[in-house]
Amino acid sequence: MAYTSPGETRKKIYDFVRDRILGGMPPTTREVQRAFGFRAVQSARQHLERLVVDGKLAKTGGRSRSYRLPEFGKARPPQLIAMLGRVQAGELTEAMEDPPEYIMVQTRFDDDELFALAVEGESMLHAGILPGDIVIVRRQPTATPGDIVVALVGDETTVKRYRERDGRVELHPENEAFSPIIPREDGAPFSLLGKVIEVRRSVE
Amino acid sequence: MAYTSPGETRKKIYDFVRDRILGGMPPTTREVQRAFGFRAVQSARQHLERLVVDGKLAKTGGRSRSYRLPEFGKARPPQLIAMLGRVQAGELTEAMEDPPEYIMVQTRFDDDELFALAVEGESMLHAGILPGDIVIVRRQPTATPGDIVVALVGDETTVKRYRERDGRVELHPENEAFSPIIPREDGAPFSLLGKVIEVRRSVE
DNA sequence: TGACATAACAGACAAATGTCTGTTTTATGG
DNA sequence: CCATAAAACAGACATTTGTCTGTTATGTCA
Repeated sequence: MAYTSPGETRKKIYDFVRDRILGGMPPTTREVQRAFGFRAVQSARQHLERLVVDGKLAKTGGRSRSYRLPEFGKARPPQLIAMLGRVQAGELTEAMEDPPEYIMVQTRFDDDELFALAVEGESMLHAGILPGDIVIVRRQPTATPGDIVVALVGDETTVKRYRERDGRVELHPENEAFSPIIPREDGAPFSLLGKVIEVRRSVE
Repeated sequence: MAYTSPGETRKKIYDFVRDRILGGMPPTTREVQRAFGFRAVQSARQHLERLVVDGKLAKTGGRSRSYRLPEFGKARPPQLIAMLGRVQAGELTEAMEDPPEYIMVQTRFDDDELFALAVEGESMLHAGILPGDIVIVRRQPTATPGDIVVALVGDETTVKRYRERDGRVELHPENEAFSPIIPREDGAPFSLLGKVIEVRRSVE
């Protein structure tokens, strides 16, 4: 292979490895060798080890495909959680059956504590939650006043601000056009599904 | 190892492999074997191959660590893009130098077209963009009226709604308390950095 | 209880893979 | 031009890893 100026090939190797890692499949030493047309394994290995020394890459062990991105070591691993969009809530069973749709998140919670939901109404407009937004929800049976929660009222899921008044639960919208929901006053079956921990919006 | 009821161990193996894949390091057959205390490699392999047949996992090739999540084949691969939070914009150079902070996204754009920014003001309140929100931005020198854009006005980055009036660019806030910015009227250097394609908010 | 499908085990082999020692070639800066 | 560091090459070895063939044990269900 032609001799390149110092650091030039290494940058390309870094990009190659980085893309492969993000794609979910870190390359082996020899895959790097072949990808760059090296005639010796050591040529690839030299670059890779140098990248580790320079802190651009990390290596977890002496095993195959063990190069990682150093930021990933510190960061939380990505999680796939189920989107319960058109699923009429009430069951919320998402096992390993036919996967409807998944969304990738990074939280400090266990991934089976979480689910995602597409917001439908405009009742939380002033809280910066618009129709079509995706909310990431942590399942929990209780909430702290001020939390934004997802609740099942009747047979409909709703996103509201959780409040308490005289020891009773109240679900407040953040939009003057809507009225607070005071569970058990109208007898509709009510249950708290969880707390919103993240909001996402695509605006392409 | 104790004999478990059909499918029971397989579900656990699926979860194990799934988490490992999401963590960026799919397991080898023998790693699965050890993780579950199998005394034979074949025990692990049998489960893994079965998961592939069932469509729960995919395998890319006969090479090491080649189990993947089938959804990932169809889905866009995750991308790491740089957070330009406290970096006083103007340069926007993010090479492979010391990585500040990264955020994981999945878009249809190339990852070097993208960057992320922490929103600071309240000027886009009514567009559902609050202070502290993270906006994912695609670099582009022009915009279509109606787009939410990130622009460099003076030496400050700002998020606004892009408008045109009499052939001139206007940057509109979505909050009565703020006034539109009409570039070149006050002579402040102006440049369009890109278009907001996603908004994220953590509310833990 | 007995038949049957599944789970688990045993042992092995070829290829892939990480790693090593040493040599040759080339870019770079004074 | 020369000294030096870096890039690339050569060949090899011990493990790891995917894969295979065949056997034994256990859960499931009629």
